[in-house]
Amino acid sequence: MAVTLSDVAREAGVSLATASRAINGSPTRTVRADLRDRVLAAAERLRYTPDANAQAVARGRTTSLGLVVHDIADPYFSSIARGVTHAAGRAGLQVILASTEQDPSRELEIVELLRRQRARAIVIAGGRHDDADATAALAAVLAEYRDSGGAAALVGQPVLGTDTVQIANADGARALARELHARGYRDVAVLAGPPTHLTARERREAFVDELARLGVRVPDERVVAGAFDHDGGADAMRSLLAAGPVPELVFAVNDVMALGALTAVRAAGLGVPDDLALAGFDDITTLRDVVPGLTTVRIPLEEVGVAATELALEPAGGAPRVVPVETHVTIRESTPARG
Amino acid sequence: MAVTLSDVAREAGVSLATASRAINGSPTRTVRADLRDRVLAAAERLRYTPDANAQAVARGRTTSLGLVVHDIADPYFSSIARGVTHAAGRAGLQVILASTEQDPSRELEIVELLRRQRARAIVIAGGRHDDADATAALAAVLAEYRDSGGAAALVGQPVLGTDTVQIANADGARALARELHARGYRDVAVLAGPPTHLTARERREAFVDELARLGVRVPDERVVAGAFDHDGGADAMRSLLAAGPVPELVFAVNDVMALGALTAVRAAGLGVPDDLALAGFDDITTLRDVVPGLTTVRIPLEEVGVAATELALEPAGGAPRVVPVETHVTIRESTPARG
DNA sequence: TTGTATGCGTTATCAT
DNA sequence: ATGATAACGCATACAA
Repeated sequence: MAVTLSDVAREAGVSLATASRAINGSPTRTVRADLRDRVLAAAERLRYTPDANAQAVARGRTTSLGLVVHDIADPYFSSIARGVTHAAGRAGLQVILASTEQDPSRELEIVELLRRQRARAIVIAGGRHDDADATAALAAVLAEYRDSGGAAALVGQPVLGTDTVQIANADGARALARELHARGYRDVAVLAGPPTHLTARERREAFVDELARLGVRVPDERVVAGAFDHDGGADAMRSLLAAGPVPELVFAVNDVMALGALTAVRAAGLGVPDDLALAGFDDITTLRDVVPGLTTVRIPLEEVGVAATELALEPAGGAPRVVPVETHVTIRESTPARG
Repeated sequence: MAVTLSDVAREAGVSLATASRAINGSPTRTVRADLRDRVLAAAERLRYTPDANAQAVARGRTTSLGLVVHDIADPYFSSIARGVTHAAGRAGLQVILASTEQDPSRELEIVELLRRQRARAIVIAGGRHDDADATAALAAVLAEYRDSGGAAALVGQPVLGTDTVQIANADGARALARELHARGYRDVAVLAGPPTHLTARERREAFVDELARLGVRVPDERVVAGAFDHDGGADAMRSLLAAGPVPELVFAVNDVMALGALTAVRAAGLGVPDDLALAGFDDITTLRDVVPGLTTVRIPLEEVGVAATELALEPAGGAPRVVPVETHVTIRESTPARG
């Protein structure tokens, strides 16, 4: 069924070695022009395609890179994935896409899986949790992966002894808090995401802390935990509305949660920004043009994907490297200045 | 560096063959319990991981499935990708994600690439163009791929002699036209996408045709071509606004284009739905909660991804199979009934 | 420069 | 049930 290099060699009347050199151009050896042409012609005639798996076995390295996300349909991850596929393509690598489907514990199996595939590098896009056991376990698996010749890069917090692209979550949240305070908001609530989620926590803490510094206190009961996704935002907003008066401003720690919050707001018969203001984080592209625009903190997600890929692919030095990524507050209609 | 099965066999004091059978459980042979335990223990001790590439070579088949999209950051594709990764995972397959980065001609190279990888199956999510040469070329490559043992499934139009998940674009567009007509719209424009894009064309033709059947004619100059993406929608809307009076209703042939159109509308100092109504197609999840909600035609994109994957994985019979997928009109605030 | 032979890590065939 | 040993498809050290 499948035509092999031997077939090509026979068809061209050369040895297997020559056929191999002619087609893949050995780094050291060179092949006489006429023979090379004959081999190439034979390959074309037989519609030969090299077997990447066999090449991987013979060469001792593959051309694939693993990408692990929590949910590829989440705009945050799909934007990062865009950057990763782009950078990987430039490096001549295939991307193996693996999704935890929102279950962080699956990261372990996935890394093992990618190790079986002998992926050259792994980019882990999902944020860490404050869970010493899970972190240690993943760090251990990644260390093994590195020992076996792989390279890994993380998007998020440098807690795994691995090269990391670190997003300026705290800076962004602080800047956002200042901007919103300047626009007159004083009665503020936060949809905080999971208490252990490091990214969620960074954003929440920095936001609340900066407001405090400005003299605005966010009561504990106004900080509502929940999942880091759409439904988490909706649930949190619902319980917030059920628990007390409508706040002037609600900060959701990511845009997708803000979107879920919007659903809950509308279901309660309220509107943004008329009844309350709303802000998110990430600046996912799909939301940039909606009416009213969502105030948020922009992260250059595609660049983050590129940076993480390049980081994983660059020869690693000694200590884990950290590549910082700036964020940028983007004020839109969802948070008008308060008269 | 890497620990191999031979290492495990030696460590366990058994032959290579026994180690292989113990670890991967040969379909026919069985291994005595105590030996199996010894092998497994040795493997665990040495932190052995099977080399998937070597297995692929020896077994003659891989555990990977190729997914080709135009842009993974596009919600349409990322939702399909979600379904594909899910279904592939259930089947024990890795997903190799490949993006044309909006260049349909790259599909050819990508299929070749996936063929090199000996991917078990390929799911092509991007829509076809009315381009006989390109279609024939891709069909030829896919035929070769099939001949070499691969299976392929398409999302879109069954024009490649390949199993296809066919979305009811025409039905959806017709139903949308009826609904909007019933709500009083008579002065209608269409952001049509690329003239050769089959999906775009199906939606446009069915929409315009159904309106005609209802006695509403959409003038040719009110049908504006453009790219099938965000910027295409924005450009088309801009030229539409520049060319003549503001229409009552604009139908963009997909949601992302509608989003681009929204940008242009706002830039022109107008608003939806106050100054004009707007409808899209796809019902991408991110847009479901925005204010005002976008009227659209829902496609169960994740299910489409699952269906395409299962289709590719099911043993193919004779004639190319076609799996139909229904669409569902979803009216939201962007197209209020006209007083 | 070309060919021969060996090795890559695994599975599968064949004796035992 | 177990163990040599030959594939699998390709790359490469070595010899010619």
